[in-house]
Amino acid sequence: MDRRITAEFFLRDVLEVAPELIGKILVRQFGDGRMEKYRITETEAYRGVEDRACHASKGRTSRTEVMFQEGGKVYVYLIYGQYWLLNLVTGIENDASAVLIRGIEGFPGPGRLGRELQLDRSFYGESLIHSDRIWVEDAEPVSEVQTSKRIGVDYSGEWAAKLWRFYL
DNA sequence: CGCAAGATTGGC
DNA sequence: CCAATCTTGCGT
Repeated sequence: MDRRITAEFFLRDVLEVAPELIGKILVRQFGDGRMEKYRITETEAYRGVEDRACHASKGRTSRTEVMFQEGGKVYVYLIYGQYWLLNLVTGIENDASAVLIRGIEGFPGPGRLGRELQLDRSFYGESLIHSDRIWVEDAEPVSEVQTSKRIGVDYSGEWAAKLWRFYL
């Protein structure tokens, strides 16, 4: 039975998608044949060009390009020259939003999970709908999703106050 | 072309 | 508290 989440799930407002990803299963098929499944425990919403905490607020650049595309793709970027952070693009074309995956079961922290998943720049733009190495599978809805301010975006003024972090 | 800062982490 | 490590956006 194929439980892979379909395109429609991602073609919605990031504020709907981000909390619904909590409890869903992130699947990684590694190059050596090993497959691992991880429950998503923490996400954050980054909502388009208006959101000053969102990279897309700087406009359409080579780095943010994929966020302007149709939802259902991967946006990865290297932070502090060390950690690849995983984001899932949401919304219709030109709605430059994405969900940062901040935690999976056993690997809390966006940098730590990126390391576990062995992410690199080759994942930039990968389709979660068609990829044979990373995708998301459905799971029973979670009832106790908590919210808080997003982490590490104090530079973004009023946007830092948004309760756009979701976690178990 | 140079430079400062970064959606982080781990060690001292 | 602070270094690691390198890409990116922006100013000159």
